[in-house]
Amino acid sequence: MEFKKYNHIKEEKKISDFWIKKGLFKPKKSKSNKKFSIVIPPPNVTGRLHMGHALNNSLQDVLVRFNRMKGLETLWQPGTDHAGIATQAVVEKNLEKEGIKKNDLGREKFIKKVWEWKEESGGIILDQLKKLGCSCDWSRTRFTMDKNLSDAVIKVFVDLYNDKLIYKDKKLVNWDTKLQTAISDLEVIQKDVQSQLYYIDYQIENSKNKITIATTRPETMMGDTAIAVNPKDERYINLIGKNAIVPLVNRKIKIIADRYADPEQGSGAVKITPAHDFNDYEVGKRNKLEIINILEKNGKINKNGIKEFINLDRFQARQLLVKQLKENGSLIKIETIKNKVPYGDRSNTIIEPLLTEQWFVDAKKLSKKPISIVKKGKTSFFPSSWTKTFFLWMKNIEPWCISRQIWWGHRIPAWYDEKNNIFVAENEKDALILAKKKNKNKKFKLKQETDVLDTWFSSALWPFATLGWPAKTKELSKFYPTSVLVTGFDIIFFWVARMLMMGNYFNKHTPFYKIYVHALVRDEKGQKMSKSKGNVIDPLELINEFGADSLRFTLISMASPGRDVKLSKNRVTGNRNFITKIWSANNFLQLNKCKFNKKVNINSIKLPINQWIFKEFIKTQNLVSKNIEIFRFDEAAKHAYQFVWHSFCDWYLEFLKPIFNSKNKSEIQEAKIFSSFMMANILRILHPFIPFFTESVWSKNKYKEIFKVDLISSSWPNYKNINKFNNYHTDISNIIELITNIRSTKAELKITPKLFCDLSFSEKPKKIKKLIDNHYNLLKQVGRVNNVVDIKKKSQNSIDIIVLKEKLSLGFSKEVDLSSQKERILQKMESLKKQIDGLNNKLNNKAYIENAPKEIVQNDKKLVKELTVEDEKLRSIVSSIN
RNA sequence: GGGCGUGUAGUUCAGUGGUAGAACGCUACGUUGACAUCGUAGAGGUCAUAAGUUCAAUUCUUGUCACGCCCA
Repeated sequence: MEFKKYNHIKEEKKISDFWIKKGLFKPKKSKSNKKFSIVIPPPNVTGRLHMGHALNNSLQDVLVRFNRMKGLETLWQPGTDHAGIATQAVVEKNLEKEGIKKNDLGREKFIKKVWEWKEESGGIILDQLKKLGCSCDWSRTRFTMDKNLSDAVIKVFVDLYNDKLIYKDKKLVNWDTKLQTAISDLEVIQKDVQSQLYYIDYQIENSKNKITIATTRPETMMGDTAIAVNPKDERYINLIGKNAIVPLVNRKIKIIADRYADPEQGSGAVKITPAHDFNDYEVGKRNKLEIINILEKNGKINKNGIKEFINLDRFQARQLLVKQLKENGSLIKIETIKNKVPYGDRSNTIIEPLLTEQWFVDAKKLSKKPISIVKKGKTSFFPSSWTKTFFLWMKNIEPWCISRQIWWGHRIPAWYDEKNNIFVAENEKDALILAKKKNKNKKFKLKQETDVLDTWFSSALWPFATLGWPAKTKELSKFYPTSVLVTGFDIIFFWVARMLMMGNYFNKHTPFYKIYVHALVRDEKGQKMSKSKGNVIDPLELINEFGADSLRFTLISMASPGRDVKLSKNRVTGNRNFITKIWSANNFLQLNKCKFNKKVNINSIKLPINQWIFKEFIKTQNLVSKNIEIFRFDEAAKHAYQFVWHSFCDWYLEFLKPIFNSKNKSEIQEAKIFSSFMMANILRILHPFIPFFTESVWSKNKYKEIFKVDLISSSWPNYKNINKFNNYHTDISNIIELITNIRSTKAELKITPKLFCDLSFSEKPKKIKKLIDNHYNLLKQVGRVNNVVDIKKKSQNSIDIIVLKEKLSLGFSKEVDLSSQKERILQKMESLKKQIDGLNNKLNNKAYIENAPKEIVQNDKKLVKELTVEDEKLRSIVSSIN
């Protein structure tokens, strides 16, 4: 009989629709009153599923399905974030294709366009997550720009402002000249590049002497307001206090002493441009220097620059300036050096420090509570090594620049009157009340701040805002704090730290008890996947080709802590094969009409192989549970795989065959029922890993009718050990060892495994005789054994082997050549001798006997004895050959 | 420069103070009523390197080398 192949495309769609339609992802009240909750790291609304998402969400789904099956009231809260800059860029680009410019539309109309885009194609990634099998409560999907989330953002802003944790300030910030907005420190990437280091002479006023400075950004000379030398640098001591003339600019600037100047670096003298360098800004503050900003917001030279440079881009200006310095002899030399240059992570353009007014969060104050929370272990990282990274960053945290000069996002709830007084309130009406007080009946007009908030500002509220905060909702009290946050290490600072700040400030409790940090997914050579390298593997393609289950199982089983996942297609193929293997095993059961019957008492099963497999299953069930609980998903998957393929398929199903072929009706009956019961349990423990396939087989096998529940809602296996099964469990393990020995002996002798052999005992029959008698039926078929014959009648052509510490004789027909086995055994004896000698050496060592734990010594002694016996037996076997 | 992590079979990775494990790959052979997307058997390792602690180190400590990441 031929079975159809498992059709993952058809089944996954069907199952997914079924789960969602039936609302099976929604939290279900539990008897125990225990809860489990996770908030999804919200993907960008512009996002498309990549391998990182696939890994991240597969892991979350394992946890969610596992805990749901364990009977906890489980919520996986989904949603997306509005990705301010990225989304604005996408929509802008789309409009440009139609020849429409953002500025021509105006703010309001543009925002409308963004919403239109969002409605149309903003949900794609969520559909992709559904394809992956994610069991989020989709009915609760949230978006960071939703009304209630926006309300939360406004409230948080106003509260923090009133608590003096948000303030407006004029500071040097990271300015993106392409996007024309400020960005936070974290959004700046320091890239290694080759740069030119220019050595430039500045004339000393009223002197023939010159002072040489070195810079990689000569154009900033136009904003120089000092030259700094180290106070201890003797070369320059006599110049301190004098003036130097900036070449071409012809401005007089002071030569000052400041510790920032490093005598070892360059010439030891540095030009100071407070408006265009973070370090220089500090020097400027210390020395009360003038600040001259020479750049427009688009990176062009402004009216503070040299006349003929005005309106040139900063890089053009650099070229021209260098040319002119060369001509007038101020340029001494040019060196090529390696240095770091800041780039914007979104725009990939060079970031300019720029003096602007921005809004800041006092992150330092907000970081105090999270630091103590993590210290106390109320929130803990896994792997724990991330704790250190977290502290390092949190303890050196800088003010967080939260304002962005873009349109798409949460507009800052601040209003200004004509005198630029600031009124922060939840709405214009409240701002007006504040303004009236301040302006005392005088006439005034209010204008709202045009800046919007950093996207991460709203993401920081995700764990409680999605649950309805600031309203005191049922969900909030039930599911906050969330059980665990699953995320990549790359956003520990961006997101995790900020959630901890906001969560702990606005709630009594920390937002999550545990943080599971997973690694990056790389290609099979360990390289980061990137479009430019062309080594990106699209998860959706893999899902199409192999099924979501195969991809999930692969990612999950490769997620070992602290290591990157190196994904290759071969792995996915291997795990697809695993699923096929279960499929065909299930077909075998179907073929034999194996069907579970609830009336049967599992505790009273009699068949040795059933007792054996049950015990093996219990071991596995415990290992899988334990490992999921400690986030060892790789180990959990490995144990499940090992059990299903090797214990269940390789041995148990093979042992079923002789029983099905027998005439013992009660045994056949028990085998049919129990094997089906085992299959149901296999589906259960595999469900968190490969949910579609398992649910599909569950329904195909009609377990749904027997257990009256869909697999996703069924209970996690938690069987207790049954001691009376121990004896048969050992028996079957021994039978397996015996069969394996017979098989390898045949293979070593180059005897085709199809050949049957006789068994006989050349020694007094002991345990092994009894074992063989008891399980002859299994041995006969699976081990391909003919008869157990009396030693006197044993075949002339026979070979002795040692199994389970006893000697056993395998008899073959005359033609079979057994002499080759001699070499084999001699080899074995040699390695045995090495082992025995090694152990004896140890045991002759007084210090060892005295210091080592007794059990270890005992064990070694026992081992020597056993090995010696085996050695003797092998010796006698060798002498019997020829 | 500071910090973190990793070096174990051909490859990807588990693991442990007391006889080295898995998966994939490889080699040989196929018992035809679950499965060739398979079965059976097998080969393959100075556990990066040096020193120290210990009766005993792949495991603990320190140094070195290599690779990766983060921060400045």
